[in-house]
Amino acid sequence: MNLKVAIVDDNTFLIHAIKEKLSFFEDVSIKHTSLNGSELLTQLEHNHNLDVILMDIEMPVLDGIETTQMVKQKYPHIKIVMLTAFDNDENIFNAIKAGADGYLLKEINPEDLYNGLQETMNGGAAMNPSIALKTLKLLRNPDSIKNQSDKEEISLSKREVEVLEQLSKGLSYTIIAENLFLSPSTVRKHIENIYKKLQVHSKIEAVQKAKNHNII
Amino acid sequence: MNLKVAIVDDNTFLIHAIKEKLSFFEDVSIKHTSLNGSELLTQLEHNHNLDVILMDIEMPVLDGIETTQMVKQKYPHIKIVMLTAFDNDENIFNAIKAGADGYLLKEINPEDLYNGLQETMNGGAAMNPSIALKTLKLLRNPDSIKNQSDKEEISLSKREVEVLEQLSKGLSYTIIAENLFLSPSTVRKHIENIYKKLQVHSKIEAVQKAKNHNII
DNA sequence: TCCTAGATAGGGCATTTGTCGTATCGGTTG
DNA sequence: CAACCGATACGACAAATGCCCTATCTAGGA
Repeated sequence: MNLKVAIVDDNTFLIHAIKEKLSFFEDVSIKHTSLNGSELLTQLEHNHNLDVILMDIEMPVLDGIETTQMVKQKYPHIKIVMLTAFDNDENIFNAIKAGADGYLLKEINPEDLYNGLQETMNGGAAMNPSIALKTLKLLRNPDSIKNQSDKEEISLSKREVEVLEQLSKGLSYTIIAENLFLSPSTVRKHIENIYKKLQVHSKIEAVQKAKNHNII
Repeated sequence: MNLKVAIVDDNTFLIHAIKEKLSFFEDVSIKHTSLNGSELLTQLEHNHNLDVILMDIEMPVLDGIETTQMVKQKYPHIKIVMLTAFDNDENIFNAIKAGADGYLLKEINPEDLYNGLQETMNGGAAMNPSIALKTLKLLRNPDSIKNQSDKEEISLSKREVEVLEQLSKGLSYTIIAENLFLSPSTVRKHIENIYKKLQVHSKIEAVQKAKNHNII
């Protein structure tokens, strides 16, 4: 099995170091490297035949957290392992929330990096022990996690929230209309407006976004 | 450095197996073993000069979760690593809540077990990758913790989980097909099968149910 | 008072989805 | 070996969805 890997890091020297570490392993091939998130996204549009992306966090233009979120949204099949110098709680938690499949530190040795990639492909999560401990602490104490996701204010009307609530249960337009004593046309219109406000294009996306913003 | 270890397991045969695994390493010494929690607590009253306790979960009299809680309360300096056969979400989460410093599976090989102990002593958390992934999912979706009321076993194939993951992002059949290098027909068929297994009839319901069961 | 936002309602249309079929191939297991 | 499951793939069709248009009525803010 050949592991198709991409590396994203704004430091060319570090990209080189990672390449070197992985060069020991024949079944790993570096498909491409990028200096920031938007460069990666462009490359993915051409070719998303990838297994794992090794992603730095601190990067100009589009940082590793946002990039992870966007890549996971469009290409959920690609595993993303954060590979960064810093391991503060905020970064770790945001990376996990963004959908990261693992979190390693740059000081890692070649074998552990390789094992991490393998474990990730086998449906596990690559994590070094100190990171693992931090995730345990986060789980023990969920209050320490503050949601910063609502940076843009989203204001739905009362009626729209009601409709969204019904949407989230998986009900169809006609059923929602019955429940709220409305015409199906009205429900459709409400949903159109909701989509515009949330900037989404489907039920699932709307519900997901609404949940992230604590609207429902 | 000599690692002082205790083993708690109601199965004497398994205690022996763990001892055997650790016998390869000279700097590990098994200080004592117990068949259940209360036996351990009695022993700790006589001697709590211990580094790590390897703790089973399923035990009579006083199970591993409760015991962990009590030991951590009285002797917070002693590290506790769960060593159990089962890795269901409930056990993992409860063990973490109780204060466990790690969570390993009994099938582990000697080296990994030894490394786990070392990492734990170095201020990390011992965890195998599949457990690590489960903790990540729990962090992403804390609601799935409370919602373990209906514990009917749902077994989706690896491929089905992949498809479900893509579904959860709001992607259409055709996009999913592109991402996974499949024909749209195949994606449809997978989704049909997923719906049957989950007993649902729409994307949203499927995603909701999968999240509640910590599948995605 | 005028204007805007929200709630209501309808029509139309291309696309997607959910649900039926059927079928082949490879591996596992009894 | 047979039976079964999972992964693959195609066709058909009704229903649902997403998105565009227009329109009326009401309440509240500029």
